[in-house]
Amino acid sequence: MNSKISQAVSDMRFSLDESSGVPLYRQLIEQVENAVVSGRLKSGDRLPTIRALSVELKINPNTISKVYNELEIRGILKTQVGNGTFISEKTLEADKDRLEMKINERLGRFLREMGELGVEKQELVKLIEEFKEREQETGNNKEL
Amino acid sequence: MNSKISQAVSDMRFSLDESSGVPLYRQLIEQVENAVVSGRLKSGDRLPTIRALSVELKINPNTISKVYNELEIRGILKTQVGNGTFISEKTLEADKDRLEMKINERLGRFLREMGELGVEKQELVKLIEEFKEREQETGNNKEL
Amino acid sequence: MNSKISQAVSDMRFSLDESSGVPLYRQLIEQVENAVVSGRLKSGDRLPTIRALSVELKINPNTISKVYNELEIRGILKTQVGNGTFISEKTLEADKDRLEMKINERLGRFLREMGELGVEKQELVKLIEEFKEREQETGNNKEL
Amino acid sequence: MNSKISQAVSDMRFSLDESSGVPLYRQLIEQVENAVVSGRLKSGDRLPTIRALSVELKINPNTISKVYNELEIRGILKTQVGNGTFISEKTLEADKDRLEMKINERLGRFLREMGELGVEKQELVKLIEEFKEREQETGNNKEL
DNA sequence: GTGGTCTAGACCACA
DNA sequence: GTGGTCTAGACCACG
Repeated sequence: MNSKISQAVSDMRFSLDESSGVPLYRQLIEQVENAVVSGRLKSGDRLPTIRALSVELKINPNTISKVYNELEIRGILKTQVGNGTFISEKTLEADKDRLEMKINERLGRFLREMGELGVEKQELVKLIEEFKEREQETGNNKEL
Repeated sequence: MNSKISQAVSDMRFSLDESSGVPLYRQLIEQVENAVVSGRLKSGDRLPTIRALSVELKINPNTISKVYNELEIRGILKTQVGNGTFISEKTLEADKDRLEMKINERLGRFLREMGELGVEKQELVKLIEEFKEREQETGNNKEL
Repeated sequence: MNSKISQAVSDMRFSLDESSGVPLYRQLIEQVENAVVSGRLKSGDRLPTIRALSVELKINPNTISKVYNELEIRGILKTQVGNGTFISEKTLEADKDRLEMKINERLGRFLREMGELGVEKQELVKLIEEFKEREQETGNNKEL
Repeated sequence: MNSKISQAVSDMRFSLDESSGVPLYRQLIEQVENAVVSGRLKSGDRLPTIRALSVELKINPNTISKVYNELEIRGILKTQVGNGTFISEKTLEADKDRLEMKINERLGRFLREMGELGVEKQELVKLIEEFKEREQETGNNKEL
């Protein structure tokens, strides 16, 4: 019925942080959006099946389902029944703007919190430059 | 117990961001914790009364009550019925460590997300230095 | 997270004594703590749903919610929205100590009060051995 | 105006446990009642002045005032303005009954809680006999 | 005038 | 069908 050749599944890697308080489905939505908006995922790229992801991440399939549904509503994904879930085609201009907006908004919140914690910009820059990628181990960071 | 002399109410300033999705009570808890851990609030400092804060922030007194209760369970606040709510006495040593831990943890999350968005460290540093304090106006930022 | 299979609800039985002056939520917290610390409730055991308990005990769901929340802040319970409330995983070593501490503390208070009432240890032992389980009926003891 | 010779102040000793959750005024009422009902305080005995007690216990004079008021309402104390506060004259029969009732009620609650904590009567008796009077130090026990 | 307790109810988020 | 969030309001306990 649908003769499209399934493209190779993207090597999208998800990570869940249970200790962050952010709902799982929101974390996943964020990560897909971030990947799209930053260009790591492109139109036509295929995402893992719900079943596969639920096994990998050890979370309820309903949760993944919700993620894909919402992303489809937002126009970011397109589901082809029986074939898989793909990144839809979108204007890239919009993405660039959204990317900037997003970065700015996150940066703003982050700087405000660092301010609350008494970290000055200058000090912050130093911290960032020093920051080592040593597996952060906040506790529950499941990487796949 | 015999600290009858009510200390001047701290000039703690709270801000609520309704658009962030983070519950009000959690935002407030965070802000008190940040103020304590960074030294802006000290043992014995008095917090605003529940009623006063609820008027200022235009939210339900029960929400503030929940904040103060949770902070008391965590040992950060001490409540004196009929007198007010105060920062409890705690080892300050621990706070320094907790401050660093908190900064590190937030920094880690932030850098990870910036990475997802394709922002390199070098570029990030530039963004931070450029960042203007223009009232962020994400939409609903109530400042007091 | 992947503990989707809801365990059988524990057969935890609660009792409320309205005449004691102790707030309902505190009585319930005590009873859960006692059950955990004495080993009747174990890691992973599921507690009754808020709604079920509120019907059984004929008290407001918010009161139960407060109980579960406070126990979660203390690290005794773990909540899985949409799934239920469970005893969290904790070092069992600590529990044995805490059990002894708790027993000792209660015993101390009790003996002090009995002393105030002029009851000598020897007499007390006799009273305990004589004590009949005749439904204490202090007035409002709701058993379930 | 009142030519009564003030009797020597009773050597009543109060202790407050801030960590018990029981309101201060209630602890004090209890202790006076216990002393009366068990015969340590007798008709005509004089209690400390409000001012003296508030200094000794380092608590608000209003709290002591409330204690004495409530005990007067219950007919246990009698205030002689300008002279002091005294144990009033009461039928001793009633006291004996109340003493037994009180002991029984406390015993019942205590045994129920020990039951919850998994302590059998036999074990409990042993614990009581072993119990050492080593200054319990639950944390905040202010003895005078 | 403090905060505490409990109820009621509406609406939402999650799995 | 779970629990979470927030509001509203009544009444009480405390100092």
